[in-house]
Amino acid sequence: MVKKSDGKRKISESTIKRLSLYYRALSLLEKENQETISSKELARREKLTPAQVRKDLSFFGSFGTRGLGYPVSELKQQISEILGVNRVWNVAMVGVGNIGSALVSYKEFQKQGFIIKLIFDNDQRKIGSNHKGLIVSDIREMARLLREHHIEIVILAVPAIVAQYIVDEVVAAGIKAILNFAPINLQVPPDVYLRTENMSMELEYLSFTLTNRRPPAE
Amino acid sequence: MVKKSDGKRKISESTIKRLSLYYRALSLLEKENQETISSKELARREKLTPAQVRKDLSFFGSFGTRGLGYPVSELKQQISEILGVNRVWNVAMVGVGNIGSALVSYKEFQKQGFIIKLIFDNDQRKIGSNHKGLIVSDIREMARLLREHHIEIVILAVPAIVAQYIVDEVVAAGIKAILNFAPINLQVPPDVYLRTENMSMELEYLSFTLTNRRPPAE
DNA sequence: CAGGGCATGTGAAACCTTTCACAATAAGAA
DNA sequence: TTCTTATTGTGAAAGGTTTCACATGCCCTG
Ligand SMILES: NC(=O)c1ccc[n+]([C@@H]2O[C@H](COP(=O)([O-])OP(=O)(O)OC[C@H]3O[C@@H](n4cnc5c(N)ncnc54)[C@H](O)[C@@H]3O)[C@@H](O)[C@H]2O)c1
Ligand SMILES: NC(=O)c1ccc[n+]([C@@H]2O[C@H](COP(=O)([O-])OP(=O)(O)OC[C@H]3O[C@@H](n4cnc5c(N)ncnc54)[C@H](O)[C@@H]3O)[C@@H](O)[C@H]2O)c1
Repeated sequence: MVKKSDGKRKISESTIKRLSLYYRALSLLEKENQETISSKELARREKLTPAQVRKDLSFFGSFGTRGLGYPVSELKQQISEILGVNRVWNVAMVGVGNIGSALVSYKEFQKQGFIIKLIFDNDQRKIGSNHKGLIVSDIREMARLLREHHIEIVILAVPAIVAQYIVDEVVAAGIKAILNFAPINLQVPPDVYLRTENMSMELEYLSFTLTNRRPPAE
Repeated sequence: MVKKSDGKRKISESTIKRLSLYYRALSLLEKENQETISSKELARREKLTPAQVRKDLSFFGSFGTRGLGYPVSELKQQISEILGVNRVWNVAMVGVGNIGSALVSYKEFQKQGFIIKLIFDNDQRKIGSNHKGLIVSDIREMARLLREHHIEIVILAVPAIVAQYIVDEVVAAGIKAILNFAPINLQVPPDVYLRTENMSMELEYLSFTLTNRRPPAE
C-alpha cells in the first residue's frame, strides 16, 4: 500500500535527504543479494535511529513486514519512484572549468540517470573542444539548445560574478531545476528549484568545530 | 560584549552554516565600503528573516547598535573569530583525480585561509607530478608527512571503495577533521569531525522536487 | 494451526528551531 | 536636553522534527 493521492503531505528536506541515503544503502544491499533489512540495521548503516527510518518511510506508505523487516529490492524500487530516479533526467552543464570538467567526467551521475547532454562555455578556446565525448557549445546558443534537447536540470559551474546572469538566462529558457556551485545567493522565481552546493561552508564548519571543540580532558 | 566563557552553549548546525552566509555577505559589504547593516537587510540578502539573523548572532554576543544596525567590519571580524577563519589552516588533499585536482586548483580556498600544503595519490604515474605548484606525494608517506607539516584538515577525494581505509590511516595519523567527497558513510571515532559532501544527494533532491511538485494550475 | 517472537507503523511526548512581538536603547533631530 | 525614530536583543509562542513506546500483525516453529 502506497500513499499517493494525498497531495499536500509536507515532506521535510531532511527526510528527502535521508531517502537518498536509504537508496544508496539499499543499492549496496541488493548487490550483496540481501533480501530483507530491518529498520535497525538500515539505521546502523547510515548512523540514524530505527524510529527515524520507519517514520521517514511511513510518510510514503507501508513497505515492511512486521517481524521481518523491509524487502530490499522492492523498497529500493519504491524509493526510486519517490525520488524520481527511476527514469533518466537530461542535464546540461554550464561552465567547463575546473569543477565543471570534473563533474562532466564523473560517470556516477550518468549511472544514476542524470545524463549530461550539453556543456556550455563562453571561452572561444573551449567552444568546439571535446570533453568526454561532448562538444562544448557556445553559451550564446544555450536557450535554443536547452529547449531542443529537452534539458530539465542545469548544473552551474561558472564564476560567481556571472552566475546570476546565467541563471536568468536559464530560467528564461524554461528550466525549473538548477544545481549551483558558485558561492553566491542566486535569485530565482518561486517555481524554479535551486540548490547551492557550498564547499567553503563545509570547510568553515570544520574550522568552527575544531576551534570550539571541548578542550581534551583537563 | 562577547559571550565566551559559557562553554556548553549548544549551537545548532544550521546556525553555524548561516554564520558562513553572514560572513560571505559581510565580506562583500566591506568591499563596497558599507559601514553598517541592519538585520533586515542582511536577512534580505541571504533569504532569511531578520529575527533569525539577530537570534543567531545573539548566541555569541551583542554586536549591534539599537536603531542603527551592525558595524560591518567589526561583525565580520567577530564572525571570523567564531568560525575560526581568522587564521590559516593547513590542509591536505588525498586523491588527485577529477575532483581532487579541481579543488587543488581552486584559489578561493587558499584565499579563505585553507592552505593545501600536501597532495597524495597512490598512482605511480601521478606521484612526483606537479599540480599548481604542489608535488603529488606517495600515499605511503602520508602518516609521516601529515605530522611533519602539521596538517589539521584532510580532504578526501578517493574512490568510495578505498575511502574507509584511507580514513583509518588519516585518523591514526592524528587528524581530527575530514571533508569527504566519496559517496559513502565513513566510520570515525567520536573526537574526529567528518563532513561528507554528497552531490548525488543534491541532484536527487532536485529530482524529487521536480517529480513531486504541485502540478502547474489545473 | 496455534503461539511465541520480532519488527513494523504510528500516535504522543520530548526536543529543537524559528518566528513573534515588544521593551530597551542608541543616534540624531529639534 | 528632550523627543523621535530605528533597530537591536530576547523571552515566549508557534511550528517543526525526532524519539519514545507500544499495539499490531506477520512469520516461523513445533
Ligand atoms: N574549482 C573548485 O574546486 C570549486 C569549488 C567550489 C566552488 N567552485 C565554484 O565553481 C565555479 C567554477 O569554478 P572553477 O574553479 O571551475 O572556475 P573556472 O574559472 O575554472 O571555470 C569557470 C568556467 O566558466 C566559464 N565562464 C565564465 N563566464 C562564462 C559565461 N558568461 N558563460 C559561460 N561560461 C562562462 C569560463 O570560461 C570557465 O571555463 C565558481 O563559481 C567557483 O567559485 C569551484
Ligand atoms: N568527479 C566528480 O565530479 C565527483 C563528484 C562527486 C563525488 N565524487 C567522488 O569523489 C571521489 C573521487 O572522484 P574522481 O572523479 O576524482 O575519481 P578519480 O578516479 O578521477 O580520482 C581518484 C583518485 O584517487 C586515487 N586513489 C585511488 N586509490 C587511492 C589510494 N588507495 N590512495 C591514494 N589515492 C588513491 C586515484 O589514483 C585517483 O587519482 C570518488 O569517491 C567520487 O565518488 C566525484
